[in-house]
Formats: sequence, C-alpha cells, structure tokens
Amino acid sequence: MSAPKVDDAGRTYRGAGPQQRQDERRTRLIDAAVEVFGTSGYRSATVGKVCATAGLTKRYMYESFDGSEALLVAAYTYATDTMRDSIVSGATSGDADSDTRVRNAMTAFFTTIGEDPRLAKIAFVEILGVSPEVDRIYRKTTESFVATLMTVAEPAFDGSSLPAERKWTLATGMVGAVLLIAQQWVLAEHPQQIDSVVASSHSILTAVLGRLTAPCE
Amino acid sequence: MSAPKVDDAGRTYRGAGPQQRQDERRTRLIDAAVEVFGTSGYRSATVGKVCATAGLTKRYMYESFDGSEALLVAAYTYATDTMRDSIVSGATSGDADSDTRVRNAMTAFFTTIGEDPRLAKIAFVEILGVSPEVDRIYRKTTESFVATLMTVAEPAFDGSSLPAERKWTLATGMVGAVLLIAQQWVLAEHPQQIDSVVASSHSILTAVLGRLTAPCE
DNA sequence: ACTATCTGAAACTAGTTGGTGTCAGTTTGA
DNA sequence: TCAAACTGACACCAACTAGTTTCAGATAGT
Repeated sequence: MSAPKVDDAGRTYRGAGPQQRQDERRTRLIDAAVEVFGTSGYRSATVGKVCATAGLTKRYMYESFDGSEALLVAAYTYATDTMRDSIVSGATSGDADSDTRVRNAMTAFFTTIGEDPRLAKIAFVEILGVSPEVDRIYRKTTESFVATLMTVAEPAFDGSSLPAERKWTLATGMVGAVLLIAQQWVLAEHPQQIDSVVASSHSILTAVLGRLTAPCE
Repeated sequence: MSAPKVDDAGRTYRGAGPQQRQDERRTRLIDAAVEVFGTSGYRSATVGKVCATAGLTKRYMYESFDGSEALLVAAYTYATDTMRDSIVSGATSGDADSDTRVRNAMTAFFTTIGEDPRLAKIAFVEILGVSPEVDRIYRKTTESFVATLMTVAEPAFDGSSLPAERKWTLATGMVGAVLLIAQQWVLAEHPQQIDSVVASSHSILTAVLGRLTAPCE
C-alpha cells in the first residue's frame, strides 16, 4: 500500500499496471485475429501467424485464451457486436417512421460490413463448422439477432395474432434474408451498389412485417 | 475385340468391368463422406476416417479424388442436388395454384433435410470457410438456387417492373430466409414441428412474391 | 495350371502445428 | 546499484496427417 496498486499482484511496467498490460495484449490479439481470420481464413491460420500479426509471442496467446478456438470466438463476438450496434443505432435514430428506421438500420449494417468485410467474413463464413461448441455459439448468436429484430420491430410483431413460435421463425427468416444478401455481397466482392442491397433488404423486411399487421389478402 | 470390352484398359473383376468398379468405389466414398462430414464435421475428419467408413483404403481415395477437399465438394454437390430435386419436384407437382406449389416445395425441402440432417449440415455449415476455392463453389451453388427460385416463380418475377439486379437480390433474400430457418432448425435438432417451419417459410416467400406483383401499399 | 492383373492392408516419409520450456536481456522499485 | 519481475525470441517435443509405396494374396483369362 504505497502507490498506484491497480490489481492484486504484479508491478507496473512501461507505465502500465499488470492488468492493463494484459488487457492491451488481449486487444491486440483480437485485432490480429480479425485481420488473419478475416482475410486468410480461420482454417489456414495458425496460432503463430496470429501472434506474429499481433507482434506478440505464443506465450501471451495462452495467457488470454485457451486456444485458437477461443480466439476465434472472441473475434466473432467482436464482429457481431459491431454489427448489432450499427443495426440498433440505425434503427433507433430519430425518425419514428417505421419504414425509415428499417432503411436506416439496413444502411448502417451494410455500410459497416462494406467498410470492414473482415467482420462479415468471420461472422458469415469462418465461424461455421469449426466445432460443435462453436456451432452452438453461432446458433445462440444468431438467435440473439432474431431477438434483436423482434425487439426493434416490436409494434409489428405485437400487432399479429400468430403464435409466438411462428413469429420467431418469421423473424429468423428475415434475419436469414439479410444475412444471405450480405454474405453473397461480400463473397462476390461488392458487385452491386450498397443502395441496391439496402433497398432489397428493406423490401423483404417491410413485406414480411406488413403481412404481420395488415394482411393484404 | 472378343468379349464385353467396356472401356479401354483393364479386365473384369468379380463380375464388373474396371470402370464400373471404380464408379462403385467412388460412390461408396461419397456415401462415406456424407456420413463423416455430416456427423463429425469436415474439420475433425481425416482421409483415413472416410476411407475406413467406406471400407476402402486411401489408395482408392486418391484414385477418384485429388484430396479431401475434392471429396467434400462431391458430398456437397450430392447434398445440394438432392435438395434442389426435392424442391423442384415439389414445386412442379400437379396443382397450378401458385400458393400450393410454394407450400409443396417447402414441405418437400424440409422433409428431405429432416430425414437426412447430414445433408443440411454439409450444405449449410461444413462447406463454409474451407478454402477460397470451395467458397467460390459455395457462392456459385447458392446462386444456382437463386436462379432456380426465379425460374420456378417466374410469373411473379415477370410481373414486376423492378430492375433485374433488384429481382436477383430479392430472390437471394428469399433463399436466405429459407436457408437460415432450415439451418437453425437442424442445428437446434428440430425443436419445432415441420409444419411450423414450412408455414413460416411459405409466409415469407408469398409475402415477398406478393409484393412483386401486387404492391399492397 | 499358370501368369498377369487387381485388391487390401499396412508401413513409411515428410511436413506441420499446438503447446511448453528456456534464457538472455530489459525495466522497475528500493 | 542490485535483485526481482517482466518480456520476447526461439528451441523443442510429441502428436498427427496427407500422400506414397510395398507386398502378400486373391481373381480372371487362357
């Protein structure tokens, strides 16, 4: 008990406490993981490559992560959090007009993955088929996007008399529609203008949402 | 020039010509690949395991395939061909009623992957993120499903004045909706009745198709 | 019966990688 | 100044796998 004791054990080094140093290394590793997994792919990546990209050595990899799979999950979480944030902030920005909010959400989403396709590659391609455990995380994360959609578009869903299970599956389909449009867009390296994919996604979402409340048949 | 010369070189063995024997081995390998990749996953699979499952040795693996990746692609092609066949035959069965045909197609599709989830696992999970080359095949195959959808639902698309690019993206979204519903259904090991996922898929498809021809706003 | 072809199993090679340990050199605090 | 903590580079091992080769034995045609 004398100076800036941040955590329990360890001393400061280059002006940073032990916890802070470890956090910085962890962040650098996740950044490197996004870069490596998002460009060369997870399958062809090795622990060594990620560490080299981070400018660290394996030792610090195993300090913060159990193995390459844990690192992949961290990169995946970063990617999906970024996407979710952009969608939610787009959907809740200003205008109360439901139609405009859907468009804003889609614009924000496609802008985000257009600017950093690595996130899309990780979230839509690399994460799949790694292991049963990672598959489970993927499924749970996808469900969280479905839940997010239902929350954001709550009025439309509330106005429907469909059983909850059906609503959930409809929302899953809507997420899937946007997901595949985005995936193909990224895999094909943006052959279309962003406005076009936004407009199409918007059309699908509003078509299905419209059916929920005002069946036009 | 004497007896049943089937192909160029080689002689009959156990009542089969050389070409027939090789074809049978190839088929057995693909069956084994579907089993192994569709249950344990491609990532944890080895050439040895697939060959053992097929009751053959590595030698015959390299007789018919360049490597495990080629075998994966063969299993993937088998899976997607099976799915496409079920969809198309469902969509073109009897009734001219557009609504019923969509329902039949979805029923056939979900029945197929419900009966053999290995196909879904391979087509929706295992195939992704293997290599740039396999990613390209995945993208092309997905596009072929989009093209199939547009062919089957041609009247609806023809009745729209949207630019071709937009139609294509809308169809991509529809494929994505069904895909994710199916993927989550399989990954979660069928928590819902098949009728429910069929009905939801049907709702989405008809909602979007309906928008194409008869905008209800 | 005899020989050439074909088959199946296993041995072998060579390369890769995850994970751990070592050690010299640097920074901190007393 | 000096010892203890920290860092980074690299060596190291053990396990695993793709792909090739070898060889004894089975099968077909003559």
